[in-house]
Amino acid sequence: MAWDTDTTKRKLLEAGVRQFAAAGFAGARMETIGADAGVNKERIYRYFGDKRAFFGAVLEHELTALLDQIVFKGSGPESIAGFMTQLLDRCEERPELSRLLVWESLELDEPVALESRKLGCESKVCGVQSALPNLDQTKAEQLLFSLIALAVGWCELRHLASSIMSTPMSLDEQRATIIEHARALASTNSPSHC
Amino acid sequence: MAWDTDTTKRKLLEAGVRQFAAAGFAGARMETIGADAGVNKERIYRYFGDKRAFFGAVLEHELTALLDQIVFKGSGPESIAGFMTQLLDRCEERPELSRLLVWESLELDEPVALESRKLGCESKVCGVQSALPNLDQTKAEQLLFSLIALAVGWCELRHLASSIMSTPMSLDEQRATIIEHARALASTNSPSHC
DNA sequence: ATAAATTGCAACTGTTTGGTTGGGATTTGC
DNA sequence: GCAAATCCCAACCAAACAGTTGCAATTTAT
Repeated sequence: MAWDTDTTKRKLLEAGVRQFAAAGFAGARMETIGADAGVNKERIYRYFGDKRAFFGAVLEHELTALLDQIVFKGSGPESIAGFMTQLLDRCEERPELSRLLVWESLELDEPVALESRKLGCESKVCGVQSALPNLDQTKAEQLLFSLIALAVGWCELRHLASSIMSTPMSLDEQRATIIEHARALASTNSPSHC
Repeated sequence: MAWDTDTTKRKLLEAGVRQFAAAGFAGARMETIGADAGVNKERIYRYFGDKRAFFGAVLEHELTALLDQIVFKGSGPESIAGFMTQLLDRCEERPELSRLLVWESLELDEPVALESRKLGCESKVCGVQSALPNLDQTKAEQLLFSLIALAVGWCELRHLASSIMSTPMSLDEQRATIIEHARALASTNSPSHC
């Protein structure tokens, strides 16, 4: 059977996403990543360098595309609510994403692929501004950050949630709440706000 | 010189806070914790059990007191803003706290000291309710969680912040923004909301 | 006073880990 | 069609790691 090095690399990156998301950089095991990918771990070193470089490759591969599929539709606070809805969709279909985002800030000294991500974020900031035109760029950036922090927090601070909630929430209740809070953040600075 | 086992234990717990906050459970080294405390690591095993048990002891020691010093004053959205101000104060004077909170959710299967923390959180939920009396308990819990998620997110998602912000923010600007957003979350459900 | 128990440490152990190597299978360049 | 390069893996290595032990110093109980 022919070699398929691209598939091998892709399988390793996918296994890396799973393992690093689950255990973080320090907790993940190169052996396990190889096994998860169905490939010998030596391949990782040949293709990506050492553990740290591979971690960076995995993060870059995932995080640069985090916001790309999200578009702002309509205008006003409802547009922000729509953004949050899409963001939560992405967190549900790919739960590794938000975990990787947290691991990155906790375990790395420097952000990964800063410049390309800045570009992607910049376009989302514009989206926020076109939804709420009376926000200046700084305010729009701050709002975008709070929105993502809210989504990531609700997804990843699970033990804090169990300490606070007297009753476990269903996924749908969670979504509704987060979207409602996103609307609240947007409303304060919207033109229709009294 | 006389033995001072209580001081030894306290030094170990303090070193544990520093090291676990910095590196997480998987990343922290028992040797390093001992050295940080100025004590042989064997003391950890004698006093606290194995690494996991020590991690639990450290988390319990820190996290149970997280919200205890915070009190709700006044009423309405301003009371919520005051809560956030105190929360940010605590995050600044003890930056390890919010990191430990995140590590806990990422690295532990079960929350630490769940029952005692539930008690502390319950009283904060009451605080939220007395500030915003038209919230039922569930809504108050959700608001409290979003507030903490916001604070923790702004403190710990630092690489996300550098991707979004075109210009680095000063600590004071950050505080003002977060408190403003807290007010926004509170205002939507306040009686004075139009 | 002195035996029992506790504190603290340096040195040690068995295992796990990141990373490498040697060699056989497969493809590519000429 | 064959030599060089590439792909892949099992086995290997040295360093790092969690956890232990033996022993001397100190305290406590009687």
